[in-house]
Amino acid sequence: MPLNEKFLKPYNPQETEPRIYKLWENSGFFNPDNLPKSYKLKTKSFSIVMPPPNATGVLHMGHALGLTIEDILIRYKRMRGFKTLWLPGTDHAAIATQARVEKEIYKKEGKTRHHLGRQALLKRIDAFVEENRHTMTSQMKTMGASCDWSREAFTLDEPRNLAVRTMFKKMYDDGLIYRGRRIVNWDPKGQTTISDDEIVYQEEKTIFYYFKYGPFTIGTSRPETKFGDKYVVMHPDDKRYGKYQDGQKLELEWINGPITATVVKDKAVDMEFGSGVMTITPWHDTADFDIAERHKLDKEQIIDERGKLLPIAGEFAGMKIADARAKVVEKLRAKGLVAKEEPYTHNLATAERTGGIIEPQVKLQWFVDVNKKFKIKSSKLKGIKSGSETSLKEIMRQAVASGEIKIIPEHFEKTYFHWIENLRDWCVSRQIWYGHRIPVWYHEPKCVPRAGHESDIEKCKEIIVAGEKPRCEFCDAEFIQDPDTLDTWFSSGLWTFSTLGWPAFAETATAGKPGPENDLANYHPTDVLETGYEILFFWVARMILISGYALGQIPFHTVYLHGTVRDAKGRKMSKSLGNGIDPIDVAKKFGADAGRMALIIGNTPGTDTNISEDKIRGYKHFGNKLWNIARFILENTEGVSHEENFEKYADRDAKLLAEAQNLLTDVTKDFEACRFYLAAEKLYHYVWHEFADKIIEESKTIIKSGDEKEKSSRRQFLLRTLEQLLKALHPFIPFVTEEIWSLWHQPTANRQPLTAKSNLLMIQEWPIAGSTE
RNA sequence: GGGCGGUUAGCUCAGUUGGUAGAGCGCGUCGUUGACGUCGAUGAGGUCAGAGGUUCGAAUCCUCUACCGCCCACCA
Repeated sequence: MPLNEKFLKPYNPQETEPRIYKLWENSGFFNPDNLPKSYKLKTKSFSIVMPPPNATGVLHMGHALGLTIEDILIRYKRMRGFKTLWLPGTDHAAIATQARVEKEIYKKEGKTRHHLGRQALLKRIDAFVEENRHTMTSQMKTMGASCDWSREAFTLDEPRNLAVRTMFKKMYDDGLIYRGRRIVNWDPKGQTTISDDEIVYQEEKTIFYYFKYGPFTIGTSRPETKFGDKYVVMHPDDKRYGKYQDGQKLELEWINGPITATVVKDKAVDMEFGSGVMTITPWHDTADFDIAERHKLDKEQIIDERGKLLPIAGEFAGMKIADARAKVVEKLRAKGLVAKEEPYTHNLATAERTGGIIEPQVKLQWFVDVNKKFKIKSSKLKGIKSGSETSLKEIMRQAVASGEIKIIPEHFEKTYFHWIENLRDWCVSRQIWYGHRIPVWYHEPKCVPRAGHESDIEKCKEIIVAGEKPRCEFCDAEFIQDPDTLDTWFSSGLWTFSTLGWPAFAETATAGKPGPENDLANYHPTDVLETGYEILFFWVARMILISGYALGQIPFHTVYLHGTVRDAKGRKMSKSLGNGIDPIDVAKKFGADAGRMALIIGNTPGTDTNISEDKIRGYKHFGNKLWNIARFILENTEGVSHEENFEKYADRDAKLLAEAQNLLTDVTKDFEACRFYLAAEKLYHYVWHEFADKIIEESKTIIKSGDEKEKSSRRQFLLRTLEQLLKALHPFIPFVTEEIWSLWHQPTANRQPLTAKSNLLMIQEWPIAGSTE
């Protein structure tokens, strides 16, 4: 059999891709500890920790793009001889997942989480997540992801939980985590607090009311919150109200009868807006809360956690706020207190996950203090010395400002700094059940010391931060764990090192030694973090914060931000539009290689990209083109062995060879600069329009009628260039290149393997040597 | 309100440090039984949003304008 008969048919990705993936997986080479001795291993490592996709469903095109970029980097670096680790994982995505399962249970069984109870709900969620994780893992394999499955992690598994508990305690002990009564974003629908970043604003057309409030006219868009308003605030410089003194008391008629109001002067009031006078509702408004804090004013809760009015509302108590608004206005109107109404448009805060309308509430929550100065024990961060005084905000700023972390594309650095400047303390507690439970225990009931310990009451701790349930030394009371869980981004913030053996091996990890227990020394800081620009703040910044604080290290050197994948017309892919493309369907229809190529070409970092089936089809054709190029070359070089050090090239071939080397050098530079879109396009263009259209065309004549020297020179050129192109294309289209490689190097009657060390293409040496990194 | 992008061929987009505009798809014409019809050859098509400036030279740098998009923000 002269040529493998597979070449007689068009390339078949559906048959090939799963088979090739198994070949790779069975080789063990995804695990850097298993790379063969023949492999010219550098001592330097290269590592990426995969951004864990949410375990809420299936992978979409955005994941496919991320995975492709990461796999390109990993395969490239592996071929360059780095000890290359790509560590995969999934995210428990606390709120999103719990909301999803709760919704499903409610739909099917009409039960809420309160019917089920904590343990039962968690069991249901675990089952749901387990199934999704399995699906997602197999999808990643379909896409060709060459990650080390032996190190797979989950943000909520035992090692990650240990990391989270340890970190929480460390930050608490350092005074960087505190419990405080602060105004938070309360989602009445999800019954939880959410972070600022989880809010989406929706434009709402409403009415802006002016009410008579004693001698003043106050403006508000929320009459239903005004029951407890007993402070009237104006700017200290506002001449219109100069005759009123700060602290002055006034008797006036209000919603439910006469009240005593107090004048407060504060610069937060905008003299230009409304009447320049407002009353405040500190319990339910951030700005009002701040004013109340500054002047040490009373704060009263008006609305409960379910969005209903409390007894302070008098006759309106128990009413939903949405219903109360009109009623309150009606009553004020009847009392002759409505001065004016005008149409008004503002932004309504809603919860991203549940769609609930945010009602700010004052609550006891756990916060990470981003401004507090502390002494960092050991720091390798540029510009922050061990033992120096710094703050979490400063760590975040400095890591990027010093150039130690580079963000691609660069202009996102500006966005990053802008965000840090406006950053406030990070509320990390969530009132949901799914997630890392806050490792805090409360002494309840209060300590009643056993006989003989009465004098120890002073030493008894009411709050203990610990992983395990503590015991009181002096009495028999139980400690009760805080019912809340942690913001999912807290555990995500530890991801680059909780996956590499922190804290279990933090002290013992040794660089240069193989094995997961040494990963922290071998692979941290990681090299590249590849993710979507939309989670720059949520996640990237938090990783920099936590890694900088706990390890005194940056979590990664380079941040590569990809854009959103949209449909052919530039619309977001969504279920309601029905315009989504499923990466698994793509693999089935066109092959994963085609999908990868289509996602990469024309896609610059930080910019959204449009994709259509037409585009993907085009790259399926490319795979087939390459297949046929290989077929032609192998058919026409039967019995010819590829001499790696062939020197007797004809002039024409020497020139072509130099051109090919230039291209490969150029492409290598693009790889180093993360310009994958350019590298792929250049290779595509060369393969199709130079190598195939021109070089192979003219080779037909040479092979048919050239002299012996010309023929052998051309044959060597073709073999050599094919080999190099397969290598250079492998990171982009790993399946078809590997398949061609394996067919080529299968020993047959007429063909010997390329070299004795022939093995999988994925661990061959990159065609361009030398130090370009 | 603040910040950040974008505006290049019919469509979707590249254009890395300034050196007389590129790709894919689509379109026109022609061709080809053995690498490939998932093909080949060839062609049409752009005052690079507009104005001004810097420069020997600008799609690329600077300023302004217009339109589009995204992010952030406690104007009650």
